[in-house]
Amino acid sequence: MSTPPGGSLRTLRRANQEHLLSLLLGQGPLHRAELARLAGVSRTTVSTIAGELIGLGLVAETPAGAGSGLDGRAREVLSVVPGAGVAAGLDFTLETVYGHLTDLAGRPLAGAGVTVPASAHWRERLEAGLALLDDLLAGAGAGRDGLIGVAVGVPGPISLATGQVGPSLPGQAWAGINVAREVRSLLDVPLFVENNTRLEAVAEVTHGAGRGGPGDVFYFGLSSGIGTGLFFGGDLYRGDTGGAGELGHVSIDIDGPACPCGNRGCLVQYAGLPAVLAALRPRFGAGVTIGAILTAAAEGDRACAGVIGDVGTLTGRVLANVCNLLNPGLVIVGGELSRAGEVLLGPMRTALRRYGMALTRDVRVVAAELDLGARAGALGGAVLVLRETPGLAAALLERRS
Amino acid sequence: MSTPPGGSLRTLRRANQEHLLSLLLGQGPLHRAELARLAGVSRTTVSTIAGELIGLGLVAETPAGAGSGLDGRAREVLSVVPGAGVAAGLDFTLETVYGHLTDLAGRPLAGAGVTVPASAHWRERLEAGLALLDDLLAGAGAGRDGLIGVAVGVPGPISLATGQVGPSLPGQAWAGINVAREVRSLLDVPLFVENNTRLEAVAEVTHGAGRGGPGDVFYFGLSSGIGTGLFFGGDLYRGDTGGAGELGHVSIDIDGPACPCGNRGCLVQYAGLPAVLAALRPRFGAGVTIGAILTAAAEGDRACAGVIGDVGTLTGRVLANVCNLLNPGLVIVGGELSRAGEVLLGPMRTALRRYGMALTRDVRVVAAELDLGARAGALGGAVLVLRETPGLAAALLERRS
DNA sequence: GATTGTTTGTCAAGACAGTTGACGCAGATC
DNA sequence: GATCTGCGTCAACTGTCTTGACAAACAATC
Repeated sequence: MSTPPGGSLRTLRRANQEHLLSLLLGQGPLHRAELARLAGVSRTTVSTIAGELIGLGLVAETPAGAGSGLDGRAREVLSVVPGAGVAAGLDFTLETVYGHLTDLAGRPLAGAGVTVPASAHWRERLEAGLALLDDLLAGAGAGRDGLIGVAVGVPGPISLATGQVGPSLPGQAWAGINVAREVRSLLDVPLFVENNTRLEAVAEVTHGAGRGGPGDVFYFGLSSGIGTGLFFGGDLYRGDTGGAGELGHVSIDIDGPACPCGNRGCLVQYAGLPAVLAALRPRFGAGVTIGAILTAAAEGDRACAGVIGDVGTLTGRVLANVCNLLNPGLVIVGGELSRAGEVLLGPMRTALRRYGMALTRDVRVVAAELDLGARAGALGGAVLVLRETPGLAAALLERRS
Repeated sequence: MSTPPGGSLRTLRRANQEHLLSLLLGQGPLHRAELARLAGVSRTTVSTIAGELIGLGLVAETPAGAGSGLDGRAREVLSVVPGAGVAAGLDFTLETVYGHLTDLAGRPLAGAGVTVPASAHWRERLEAGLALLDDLLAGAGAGRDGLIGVAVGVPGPISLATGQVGPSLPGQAWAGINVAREVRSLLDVPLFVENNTRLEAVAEVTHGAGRGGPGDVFYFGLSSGIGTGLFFGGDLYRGDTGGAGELGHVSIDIDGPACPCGNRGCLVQYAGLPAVLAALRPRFGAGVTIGAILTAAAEGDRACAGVIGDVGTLTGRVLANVCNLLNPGLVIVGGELSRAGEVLLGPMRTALRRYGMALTRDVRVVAAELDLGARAGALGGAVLVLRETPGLAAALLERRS
């Protein structure tokens, strides 16, 4: 309804500036003639505007890529100046803060993580995160003024209405805090706040198993909690109040054990990491870790494979319902448990085929690909900034007014 | 990413034409000065373009609305010519074809239905529908050349990949048919094909319980089958291959009775109309109808209220899972069963509050409002044409070249 | 090595679209 | 009746893009 206006002549020039800049952002380096063809504009106009963009310091010209075997005069390649803007993601997990930077094209620039004791106050965690961000920026030769935006990931759902973080069972450090307001008081750049799982999902969709794939994607994050990321038509979906994607507390057994959430027989009580650990503690002892279990499963340990397979069957049944309802083009299984690979995915696919409807049975189910440790979330944050900053090209032009 | 281009000067004129026309379409009659303010363009430009649009026969000028108590010269009101375009919906249900027309602003113009025996061949149904469409057009003083598009509703899911209608248990008349191709061979206008439930959902969202409401809406259609309509950010969502919204075959009891779909204990086996009828047949006899049951329930019959209440509890539990996952801002309960009102909705809300998570517990759950008999689907079709015809203003300009 | 063909990037002239400022007009207010 | 306010239109001006022409740069061919 609120369609982009045609507007005045000054608007037209600005629109063309934005259009050419966003083509350079999206399609990478291009020469003037190609740019003219893509934009549906004459080469002369491109020349004029390219001159303006170069003058603003947003675009740079690489003298020539000669000897490329093509007829004609060598093309002079235009590209967005990498330092013209940096996007950042900060992902706060239980004990660690990860940070990641990308350039304007979404290429990773730098990433790192620092440990903060789980007992630390949220304010301390926040300061550690911002210190990390400044370190990364310094390392990349940029400052806060080069930041085009920051996305922050925290555990737990975030209410779009109040901005507060809702309760999340492990890691209550952020519960009730208005993260957006707190960060804004310390850092004056465009800001996004999401839960960890959604940021991981964004990273997987753009840089991992979902890159180049369909726009309707279901990301299934299996870790301590069970969260998901929903993409419809290529866009991250948050729900009316920001609560979309909670699948851990779907009840799969109405007579099951009581869950702290108030429901009974929740999926997470059977398929969350604590449940997996508890099931294998009799065999491996109290100190068993998820890493050890995954290793054992990979080496053929029957008990481990059995427990993980059961999780696959259970989650696969839920996945069948999700696919019936949403009919995604791709399912990406992420989270720590996804490193079990086929031991988990095999039974999950079997259950999906068994319980899903015909039209949705062909959906591809793949494991997450990114192996940045848990840094994926931070990378996803930076990517989210690039994807969701309204009119990135416009914002860049605005700064250099 | 594929943002609208700035483009050339000719493009700019066209963009401004489209912009002004879509403002008139969306905001109703406006005078030139107001239009100029809304579009961010000078009054002179509006005058010029308005002249062109009037010349094309798309816009008409109402001499004056004088004596309105306002200072200054009387404004001359511009509005889209009603006859400049008509949108149509045809909804094919088991025994009836409904048709509806709206003008370009979405205002209903005319609607009607004709009965076609359930045993009739799909081609016969199609011809009856097109005859109905021509009748409606003639009654509205238009012809097929005034049609800007038609949306056709059929029972069963439609594959975006093949265009074929999938199997739907009641009413196999369309199974395997490529409805889009068949209609196109008889009628040369832009065409949409959807399942009945989605069209009803569109009507409810724009003209019924959802008008003016949030953009994330879950429409829960309870009839013979159980279908849904999903709206994310105001847009109808179809899924990767068109199969989104199938909720009837969610399994709610893994050990339940076998369902023709291949699964066990499907929701529709407990909450579909046939199940409701079967449950009450011992009390009311073999010839019992859904109308009789609804009447009895409204008059306080315990057995009817009990059975319908059970359906509410069951569907409410499923709804809780859906709301956890999708966090809609509004749930509209439609379908024949929704006419039971609070007898159904009360238990449904109770189950939702009981089994849903905190963030999604506040969602409003309301009954569908439109009481056009089953004509809602046809109206929804016409509305769908208006909403989804890409660049309606552009298309209108294109025709009058 | 010179010639030909092709594509690029730029320049000058022209066409086109929108704005500015001024004017006449139509109603309300004093 | 005089004045004020806002609407719609005309003429002159400004800004933006395009067209057609040209030099530059590279590959292929004679």
